[in-house]
Amino acid sequence: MAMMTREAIREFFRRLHEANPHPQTELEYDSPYQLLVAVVLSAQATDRSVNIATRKLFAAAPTPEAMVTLGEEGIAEHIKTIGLFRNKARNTLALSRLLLERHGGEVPANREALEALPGVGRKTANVVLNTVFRQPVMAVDTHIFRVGNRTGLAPGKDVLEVEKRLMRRVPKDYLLDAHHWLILHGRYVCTARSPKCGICSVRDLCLSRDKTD
DNA sequence: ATCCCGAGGG
DNA sequence: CCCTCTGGAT
Repeated sequence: MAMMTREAIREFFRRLHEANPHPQTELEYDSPYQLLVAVVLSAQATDRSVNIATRKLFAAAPTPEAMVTLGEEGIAEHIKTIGLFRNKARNTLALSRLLLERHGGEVPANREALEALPGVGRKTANVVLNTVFRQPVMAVDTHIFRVGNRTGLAPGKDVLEVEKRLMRRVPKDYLLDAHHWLILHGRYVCTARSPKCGICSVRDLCLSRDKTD
């Protein structure tokens, strides 16, 4: 499969870094707990719609204690505008209970404990480890899977393969921020349907530049 | 492999 | 109408 050279990869991230020195998530939150819930809610949903829902949800229940009091139906009422809302309401409640029972209401800082929470898989755990605890891990979501494959940055048949390739090939000094750079690039430039190659700053490095399929 | 599932874009 | 959106559990 077609793959970028290491020199092209370094230049790719050098340009994204230059354009955006301190990339951040666009999800809104005021605590590690709120980020965790927001990421759980973000599955197959735009962060825009997640933020609209979490403004209401976190106003009513900013902590795991308050979330348990709010209850599944109360949670569902606030997040009805997000897809998969019944599963997400159930997981948010169960996850909050588990945090209180096992972790004193705090978000654990290791993968095993995070993935043991209902509704939290590898991708969500990696987002929390990277965004809250500043660990150099790659959470491969729909955007990063697409950008990795399309550009030749990190091709792979599934998300785990793309993640491993990114961990091996992204320069260490870029690894901490690479997650957010790739998300933002996928969201605003390298879009799923009609990639905006005309405004792309890394077009000359891309192995699929100007292709329409 | 299938289910969950609303909103926005084209 | 169809596709996509920071997936996870069964």
